[in-house]
Amino acid sequence: MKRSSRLSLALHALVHLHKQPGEAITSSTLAQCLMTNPVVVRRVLGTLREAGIVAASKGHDGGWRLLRPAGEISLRQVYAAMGESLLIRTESDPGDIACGIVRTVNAVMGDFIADAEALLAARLERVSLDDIAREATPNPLHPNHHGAHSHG
Amino acid sequence: MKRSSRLSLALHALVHLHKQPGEAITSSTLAQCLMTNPVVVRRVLGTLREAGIVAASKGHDGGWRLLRPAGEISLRQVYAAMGESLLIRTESDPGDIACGIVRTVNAVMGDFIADAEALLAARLERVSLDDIAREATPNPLHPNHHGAHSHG
DNA sequence: TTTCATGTAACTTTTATTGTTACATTGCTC
DNA sequence: GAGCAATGTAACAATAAAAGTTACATGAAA
Repeated sequence: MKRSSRLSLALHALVHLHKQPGEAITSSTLAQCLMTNPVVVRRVLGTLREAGIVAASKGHDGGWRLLRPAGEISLRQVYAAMGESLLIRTESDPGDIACGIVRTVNAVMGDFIADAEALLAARLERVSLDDIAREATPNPLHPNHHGAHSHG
Repeated sequence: MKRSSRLSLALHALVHLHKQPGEAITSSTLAQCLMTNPVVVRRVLGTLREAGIVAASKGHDGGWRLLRPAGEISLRQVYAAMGESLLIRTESDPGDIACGIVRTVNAVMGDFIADAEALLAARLERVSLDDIAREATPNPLHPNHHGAHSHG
C-alpha cells in the first residue's frame, strides 16, 4: 500500500468490526481487507485499544471487536486516539535563531494550526463511525453518491 | 534544517523581502537567514514568482523583491501558490478495492478534508504578510508575547 | 499440550523531502 | 565584447519518516 494514513486505516478497520458485530476478527483477516499486513493492523488497533475503543482477545476465536456501539464512537475520538494531526507541521527548526523572524513565523503559524485543530476536532465530533458505515453499504451501485454531507 | 515546510520557508523569506523594500535580496543571502541553501530558496520563491507574488532579477544587484505591498499579500495567496495542503493526505490506495469500504472511507474523509481546506483558506485570507511582519519586529524583548491573536 | 491469536521488538524497504553539485542562461558593468 | 554575478533547472545524494517484514514471547482456548 502506498502512503495511506493510520487514521484512514483505523476507520476502515473499525467499519469492518462494526459490520461483524457478533464475532471477533483477526488481524490477518483485517490485513487482507486493508491490503496491508497483520502487524500494521495490530499497531493501529493497538492504539485504539489503549483508548478503550476496541478490545483484543487471544487464543482460539480471538481477534478484535468494538467496545462500544458505532453510534457512540465519533471520528474525533478515533482521531484523538491516533495522536495524529490532521494538519501538517509547519514549524521550521528554530536552530540558533539568527534573525528572530523564524520564531515569529513559527508562532503565528503555530497559533493558527492550534486554532484550526480545535475547529476540525469539533467537526469530527459530529460524525460517528455509524455514519460512515451507513454510507458504506446502501447500494453498491451509485458510486457517485458521495459528496454533499453534513459536516458543514 | 530538519523537516520544515515549504510554506513556512516561503513566509520567512517574504518577511525578509518586506523588510528590505528598496533593494533586491539574493538567494544566497536569504539562504543564510533561512538556514538552508540557495537552490532551495530559488525553488520556493520560484513558485511564488509564478504566482506573481515576487520577482527575480539576474545580474549585478539582482535578487528577489516583492511585487505588491505586504498588506495586499494574504497568507492564503502564499499558501495557494505553494500548492501545499495544510491538511494531511488521508486517502489510502484504492488499489483493487476488494470491499468497497475503502472507497467510502476515502470519500467521507475526502469530503471532510476539502471542506476543512476551504474553511482554513478563508481564515488565511484574513492574515496578511504585513500582519506577520509587524508582529516580528516590535520589541525583541518580550518573546513571550506570542499567542492570542485575531485569527478566530 | 497443542494450536491460534495478540504484543512487541528489531530490522528492511519504500517514499518524500531536502540538500548538493553542476551548468546553462541572462543581465549588468567595465 | 569580456567577465562577473545573479537566477533557472536538472540530476543526483543524503536524510528522515512511514510502512512492511521477520521473529519470537505471551496468553487463552480446545
